[in-house]
Amino acid sequence: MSNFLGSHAINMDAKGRLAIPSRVREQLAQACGGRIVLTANADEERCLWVYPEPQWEVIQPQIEALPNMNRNVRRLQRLVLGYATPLELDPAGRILIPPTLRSYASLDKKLMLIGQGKKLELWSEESWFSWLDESSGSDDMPPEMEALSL
Amino acid sequence: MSNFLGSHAINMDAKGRLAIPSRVREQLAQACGGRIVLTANADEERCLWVYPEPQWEVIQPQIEALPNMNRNVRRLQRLVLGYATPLELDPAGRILIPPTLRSYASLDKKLMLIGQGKKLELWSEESWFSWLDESSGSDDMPPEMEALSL
DNA sequence: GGGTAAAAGTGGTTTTTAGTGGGTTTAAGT
DNA sequence: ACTTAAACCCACTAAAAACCACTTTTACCC
Repeated sequence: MSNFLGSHAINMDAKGRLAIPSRVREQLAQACGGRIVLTANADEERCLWVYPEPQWEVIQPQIEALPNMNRNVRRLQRLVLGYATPLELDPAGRILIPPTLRSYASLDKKLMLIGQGKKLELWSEESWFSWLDESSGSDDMPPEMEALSL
Repeated sequence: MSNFLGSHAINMDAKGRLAIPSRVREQLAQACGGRIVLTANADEERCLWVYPEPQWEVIQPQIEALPNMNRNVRRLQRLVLGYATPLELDPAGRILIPPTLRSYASLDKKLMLIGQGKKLELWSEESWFSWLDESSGSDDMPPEMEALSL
């Protein structure tokens, strides 16, 4: 089972191609032979999610099966299913980001790739840093988090 | 179980390499064979955490398992998992700090390494001293702390 | 207390590998 | 059939990893 960690600053070239860092490339090769699914993030942050294909096949049915009379559920479904795109790494270890996803997450040249355990997140550098600055807001947290001792 | 104590002033060279003090190096060698995980601190102080790998394997699942519909949980996950990087000491007992972590904690030449029991903290000297000056904030604390007799 | 030896810290050089940028062909859509 | 974009291929550049040599400090012994 894949375990993505760590952050990488990476550049998208003029064609919308993105070189996956070699460390991550190795993990992807072994988790899914380079076959991934790229989709939109469901919460308000406007980044992309990168799932190894086998992991995507676990979460897709879960999202489809949700009772969707609720607005938030419909939003989740429309975003996560509606933007999902299967991709493969090219021989040079790069992926081509589809234009709709590029604009959904406002991706320009400078990007950040963030490991989140079973998936990766892809941010524009600008939104990543502005999120870092502003997100230390309220202090309500679930009891599981209050109890942590790190 | 490792027990890091004490503080060291250390220098990072132009390549971002950091010589671990020999005292600490010995502790790391026996705790984890020199295999560590370096990551971002979760609260607003912008220092780095240094975990011996076995200790990291205890806390990573705890963080991943948190219910993440809450903003603060997502922040914790994105920072602590998202910046986590496994590293090994080179033959000269140095580690290379990845650029994203260097900039997260504003590390320049002069650094402070602070023992915190099961982990170490790595600060830029400047932020360490400014934190020392300004950090005596409010007086709300959890009951466990109120009950202490030191 | 001074000298010596060993270890620790520092810096630079070389080699390899990863990242970048085009250019060309093929396919797809208009 | 023409235009545009995506896939493929190859060459070049830059950065990271490994290697090695030197300086400084510390500890130990004379």
